Amino acid sequence: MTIKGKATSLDIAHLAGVSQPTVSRALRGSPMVNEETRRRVLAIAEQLNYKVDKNASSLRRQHSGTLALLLFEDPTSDESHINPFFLPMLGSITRACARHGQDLLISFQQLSHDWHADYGDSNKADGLILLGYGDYLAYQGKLRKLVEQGTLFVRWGAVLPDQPGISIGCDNVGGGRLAGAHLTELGKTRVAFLGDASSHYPEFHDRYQGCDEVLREAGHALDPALQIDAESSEDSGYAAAQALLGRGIAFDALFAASDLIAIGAMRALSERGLRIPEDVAVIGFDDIPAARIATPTLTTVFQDTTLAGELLVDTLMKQVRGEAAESMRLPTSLVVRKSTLLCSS
Amino acid sequence: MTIKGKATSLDIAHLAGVSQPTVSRALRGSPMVNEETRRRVLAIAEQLNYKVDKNASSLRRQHSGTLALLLFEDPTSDESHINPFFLPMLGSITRACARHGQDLLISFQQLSHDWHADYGDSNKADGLILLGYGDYLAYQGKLRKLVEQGTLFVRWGAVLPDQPGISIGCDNVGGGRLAGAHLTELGKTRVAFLGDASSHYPEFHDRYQGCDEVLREAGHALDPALQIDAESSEDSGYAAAQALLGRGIAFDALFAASDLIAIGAMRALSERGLRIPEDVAVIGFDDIPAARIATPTLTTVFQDTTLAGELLVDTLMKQVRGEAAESMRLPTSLVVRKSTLLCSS
DNA sequence: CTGAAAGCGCTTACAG
DNA sequence: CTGAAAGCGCTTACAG
Repeated sequence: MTIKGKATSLDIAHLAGVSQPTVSRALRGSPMVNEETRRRVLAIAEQLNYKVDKNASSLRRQHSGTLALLLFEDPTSDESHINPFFLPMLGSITRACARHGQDLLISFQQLSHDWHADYGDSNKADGLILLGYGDYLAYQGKLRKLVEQGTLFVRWGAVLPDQPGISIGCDNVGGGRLAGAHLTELGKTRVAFLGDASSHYPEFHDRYQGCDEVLREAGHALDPALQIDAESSEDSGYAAAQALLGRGIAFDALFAASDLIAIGAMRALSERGLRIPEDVAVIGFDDIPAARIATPTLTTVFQDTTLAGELLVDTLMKQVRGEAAESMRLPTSLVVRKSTLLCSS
Repeated sequence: MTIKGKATSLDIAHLAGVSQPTVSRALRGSPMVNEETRRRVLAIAEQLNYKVDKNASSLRRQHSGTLALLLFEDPTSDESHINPFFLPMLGSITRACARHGQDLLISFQQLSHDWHADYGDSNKADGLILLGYGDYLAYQGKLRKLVEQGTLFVRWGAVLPDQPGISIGCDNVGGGRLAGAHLTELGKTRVAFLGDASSHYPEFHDRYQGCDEVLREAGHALDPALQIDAESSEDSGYAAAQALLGRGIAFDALFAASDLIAIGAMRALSERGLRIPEDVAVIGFDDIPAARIATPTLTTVFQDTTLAGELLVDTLMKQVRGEAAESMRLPTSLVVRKSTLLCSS
């Protein structure tokens, strides 16, 4: 018997001398099938290189075994630049999906577009993973809509009290405190902050807050005149540092809301002839691979992206299975490198 | 009329007072449907937030509108490290898929695993995009199997004469020539090569060949004693450079088979007190973002990953539509930075 | 333990 | 231009 095209469960049924439903049961390991029948079916399936048709199966079962990852691009950034911070997260997410037996759809979206309608409703995916920074206030309405529609999702980002849906994020305030405490120990008192610290960017805002808290406790709060808006890119960090220098206000340390900002800023500082860390100590946030390559190597607040990816998937799968799930805040830690390594200390 | 759960085309049919097939036709823009009927159907569909069920549609049409991206991980490298070279390619591929109206499944695989069986047969994807370097000879058998099965695919990698299936790759020989010519112009005559130059790694092999060709023409061929195996990672590059230094053979330039290798090697050279480029000029390959961050900034051979991603998708889609498609070799260009910028030149 | 039947939600000949 | 019918390949009650 030759089979044209792909083998179906019916083909196997014929060859095994059983009904098609029995093939289906045997294949999915149902306990109500004779052990010998199962073996026979499995052998034939293997030989025919049979694979269950995903579409038919998903249609019948009314769920897809697929998760969708939506990665938001910064609309202002150059097309080809994805925040490298998300790369290991992406790796971790794909691996976690594989462990859960889920396929992963991936899509890049502009935060402003109509992504919120597309995935859940077409049954392409059972749940959504939302990744990427952006203007949170603009974002929030869409999250609310997802909740209304009954679309399951988790997002990576700041965990806020009144938030629609479930979020996994790092402890940004805690991370900011680590940075502030480290700079204080170094004897730095005039700390500048590079990054949008408004409520539109809650992650950056919390990092600012945390750092400010500690500095305040030490008696020298962050001077708002030393805060410059920047988004997470090298160019933006470079420009922000130049703007900062242009203000002509003295500072002896720089806390950047992300490593990319920090790396851009270090370039601007070096070009001005400032020594790092002697004149200005610099701390970033994220611990992307480039932090180890930069000159000087960059002290930064580490976020565990591997763990984050796993938790995103685990949490989403809980929801898919109808179990309770909740938002989580992950701890951060400080990685000290040469950009804050003073010889005197 | 309230509809429990998701709206189906039948729900719309009832509301619009037409048959369900007519709804289907109207939605997919069939020309054989009355303009007024179409408008009515579309309005209702929009109002109900209706989306065509992907599974049902794919099942019926016997293709999925989905492409699968298999990214091969280097088994020897640390879990969380994906070659950053592939990041912009990934971005470009997802965008190209969107333009073609295709969904993109993503999966990380070990080159050694049974990925070749899974995707095509289960109708999850209409075609495969294969990304990632690895031992080509081990790989080749699986490619042949894909061809036999009739699975459609394109891969990123060296374009070789006797190769199963279609490949898109850069002109590695040409890239090697650019590097060799540049070093020759600088007056360098003792060029070392870091990277596996065997036929197991055709990309690296071709880069070696191209460089060697030009040097030969200039009268000072690559000395095989100055070639050290390395795979594309910083640590491997660091170790290879140390091994090279350990050989005690003089060299005045270093061509690394990838930027990651080059960056690791520069670290080893600096630690030995060698000046770059005065003592040793260094050239990498790929032009990853880190090349601009390294100290000194790294001269390298640029591969157009954005174009590559687009061509991979375009070529695969041609195959899906049953059109002719063929392998392509993309041009490279040299990006000169400080690691080869001699004051004298 | 197994089979006959129904149905998931579409698309596409086939009639009219 | 539209509708009735069939069928894509599964899974899952329902009988036996």
